[in-house]
Amino acid sequence: MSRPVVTRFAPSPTGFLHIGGARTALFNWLYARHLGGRMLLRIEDTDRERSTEAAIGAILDGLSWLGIEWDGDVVYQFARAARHREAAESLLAAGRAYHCYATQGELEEMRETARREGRPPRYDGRWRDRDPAEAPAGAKPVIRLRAPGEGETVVEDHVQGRVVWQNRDLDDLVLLRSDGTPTYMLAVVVDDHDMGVTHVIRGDDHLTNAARQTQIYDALGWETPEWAHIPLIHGPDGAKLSKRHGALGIDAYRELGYLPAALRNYLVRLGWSYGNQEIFSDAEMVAAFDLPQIGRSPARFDFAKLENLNGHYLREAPDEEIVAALEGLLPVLGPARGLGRGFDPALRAKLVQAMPGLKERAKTLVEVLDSASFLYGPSPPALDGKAEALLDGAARARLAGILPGLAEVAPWEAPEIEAVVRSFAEGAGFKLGQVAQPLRAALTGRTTSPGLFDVMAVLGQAECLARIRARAASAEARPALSAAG
RNA sequence: GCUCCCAUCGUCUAGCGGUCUAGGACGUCGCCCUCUCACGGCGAAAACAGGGGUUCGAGUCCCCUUGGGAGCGCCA
Repeated sequence: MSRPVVTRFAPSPTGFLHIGGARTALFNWLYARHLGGRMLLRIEDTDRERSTEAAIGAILDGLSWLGIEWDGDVVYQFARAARHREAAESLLAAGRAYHCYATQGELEEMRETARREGRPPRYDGRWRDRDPAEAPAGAKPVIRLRAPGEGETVVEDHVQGRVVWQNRDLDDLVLLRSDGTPTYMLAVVVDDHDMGVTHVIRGDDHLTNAARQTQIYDALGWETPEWAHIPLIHGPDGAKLSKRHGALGIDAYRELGYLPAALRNYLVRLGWSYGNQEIFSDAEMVAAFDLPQIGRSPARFDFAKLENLNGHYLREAPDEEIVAALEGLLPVLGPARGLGRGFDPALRAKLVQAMPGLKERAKTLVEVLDSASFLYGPSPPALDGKAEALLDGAARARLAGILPGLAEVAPWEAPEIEAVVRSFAEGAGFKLGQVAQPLRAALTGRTTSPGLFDVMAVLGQAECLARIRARAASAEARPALSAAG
């Protein structure tokens, strides 16, 4: 390794950090880590109209949440405008660029003509060799690159291979606008060069830009970086994943209950593979990631697979961590569920205790929280349709029948509870399920839940007896309802 | 329209000329486990877009067609 690898992630703060950007950032981060290099972050905010502070915040927060950390200070492109101008001026002085006074109207006309003649729309170079003395009085010129008119421009890409453009198909792009501000094309080249970027890993949509940027590098006499243009991520329907097609910001994935580790794992396998391995710890990802295994074709985003991965990471996560993550989501998930901004200590303890059974059955944090509703909802819990149907007269009679036995259980631990329930079922000639399901319905309001005896242990003896009495057949058990708190 | 990129199960992908009667994962469907649901285990259905070449031999190389996608701004 002759020179240390430097990659960069360079989003423009005109919106949230979307899934494609997140993967690009992840790839840059992994590649830099893999080679012991650095990943820099540059905010491309030269579009003053559309750039916002909120978007910058969303991008930074999104990266942090995803666990992608950049090296050094964030570079703000707009702050480097003077340097960009200086580069354009040097090109002008060297004769590699020139002033162009063409008006918007003329440009429009050129594109029109080109299209009509079946040529790629491009600037015709009318000011390329024209005497500046002919410039219309008072007109502010732009500075255009004097691009090579013949020959070809080649991009050796680590993903796409060798891509060749005929120079006649590329026009003299604008480097500096008439108001003296740099264009994206110039700014990127100058910044990547100044920041010492060795590898540009970005979306496929920049492939053509790589050709044009190569011409700028050449004119400046600089060495081009290594390129790796990764295929875009499409929506489930195969169409481009854009804001209009329901693309979500990374914060939306957080609120949907996905874990950063799961998202990283899902994203790294979207467009990149390592034999048949599907699950990667961060260390494994860093160790295995490399450019040659990046695929060339675009991938569709598949929520089902993300959910599966999320379930995997949920099951692996320590119980306390999940509760903490749940708590972090309370501001957005709590209100609709009657929960505040935090869990009180008692509920918190119950959640931790119930978590082993809860997390095994959920794909997302939202599902974890919902399936735990019997711990924080009303008592007795409202019955859903299936639970209501299940609690017919016979079932309610069974509830009444087991009440005395349960009142005797001590200590109130899962094995002891299970022993009593089983012996009751056996003695009365019921199958365990005939007793367990009514109990489940009475205690949770649903027909599905974590293991019944674990649920009972977490709920506590008094609460269980109260809930069972509330649903049991015996009339004299009813008054006890009010005592159930 | 022009330039460029892409093409293996529904989806993500393995495959880098012969070991492919094409492998894994998600999803789907069965069966087992079982107090429910999950988890887990076992099994099934499911793909080399089409056509030409090259080669003793092509999913793998070349060309065309078709189908996707991206880019063509004094946006980034």
